[in-house]
Amino acid sequence: MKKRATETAGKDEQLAQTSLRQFVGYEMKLAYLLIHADMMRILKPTGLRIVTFSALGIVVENPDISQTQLAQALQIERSGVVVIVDELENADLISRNKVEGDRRSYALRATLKGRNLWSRTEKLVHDHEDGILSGLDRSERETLKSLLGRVIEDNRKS
Amino acid sequence: MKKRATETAGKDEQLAQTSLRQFVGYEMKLAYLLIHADMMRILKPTGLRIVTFSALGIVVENPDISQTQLAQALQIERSGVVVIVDELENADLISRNKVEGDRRSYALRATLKGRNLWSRTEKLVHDHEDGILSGLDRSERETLKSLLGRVIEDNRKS
DNA sequence: TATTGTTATACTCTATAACTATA
DNA sequence: TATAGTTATAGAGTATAACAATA
Repeated sequence: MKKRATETAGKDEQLAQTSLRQFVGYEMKLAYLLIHADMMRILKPTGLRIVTFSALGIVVENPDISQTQLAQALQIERSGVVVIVDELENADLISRNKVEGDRRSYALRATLKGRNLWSRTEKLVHDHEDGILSGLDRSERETLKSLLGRVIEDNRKS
Repeated sequence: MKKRATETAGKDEQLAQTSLRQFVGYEMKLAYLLIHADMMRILKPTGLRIVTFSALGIVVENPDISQTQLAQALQIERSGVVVIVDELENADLISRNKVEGDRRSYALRATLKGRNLWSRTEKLVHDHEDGILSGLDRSERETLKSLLGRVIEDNRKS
């Protein structure tokens, strides 16, 4: 009978995971989970969640965007955008504005408070990324970003 | 009054997303979501979910692993492992075996069927990754994998 | 007392479908 | 008819807490 992993490796040691670590997708998931957890930690004092942070950025960058467009940008359903916009509007970070010529839709705009919070949070997130990527030099960070960008473009709408 | 993004960009165009695309974390998420969706598509005919695929690989690689150890490897709670192991056991891919000396725990082992399915699925996933990474040459793929690995190691248990 | 596996429960996130008011 | 926003509901996926058996 083979020894089980516990006995061989001891209690605190890592298990072999070559079977999964051979895949880029698995490493992508691990890296993403690390970033995700640290982002939640960083965003906590701002009152934003990751998805409301993202939505706020898109609204700041695209004034008078509609909720349907915001849904496309966030890659979620329109119904999900409602609570996100509610949350940002209740915090006085964005506003739903009437559109002349189409009374069905809203034009979303960031408030001054929203733009200010975005600017401050943008810096926080840069600090978070500096921490996560502290083991890579500037050129390596750019390479990582560029490779990820190409993977995204290559697989977009294909 | 500024023109809204719709009017400026037209209906089918992408919105500006520089605010988010500046962050490596956002690109990591986009890339991860692409891979995740394609993985689900690839795994569908095998009957495995991503998490049961991962669990199967770990059990194949670590015979006689316990459920608690599997939970650590998968980075989920022990309670969540129960249904995963149930699923794999019901499909006759792994078995719960008695451990001499500790009647509380199980020694998990992949069945022959489980090892065979793992081998076949491993190939499917390699094909999936070849597709996702088709825009990168061999050296670029290795660079991406290496950079992701370093990010993971740098941030592990810190 | 501590640990393994288990169950029950709750919470988060998101999708689906049906509705309303407009177009 | 089609579209924008909304609501209600359901489904994954996972965490938390309590429990029985065993150490």
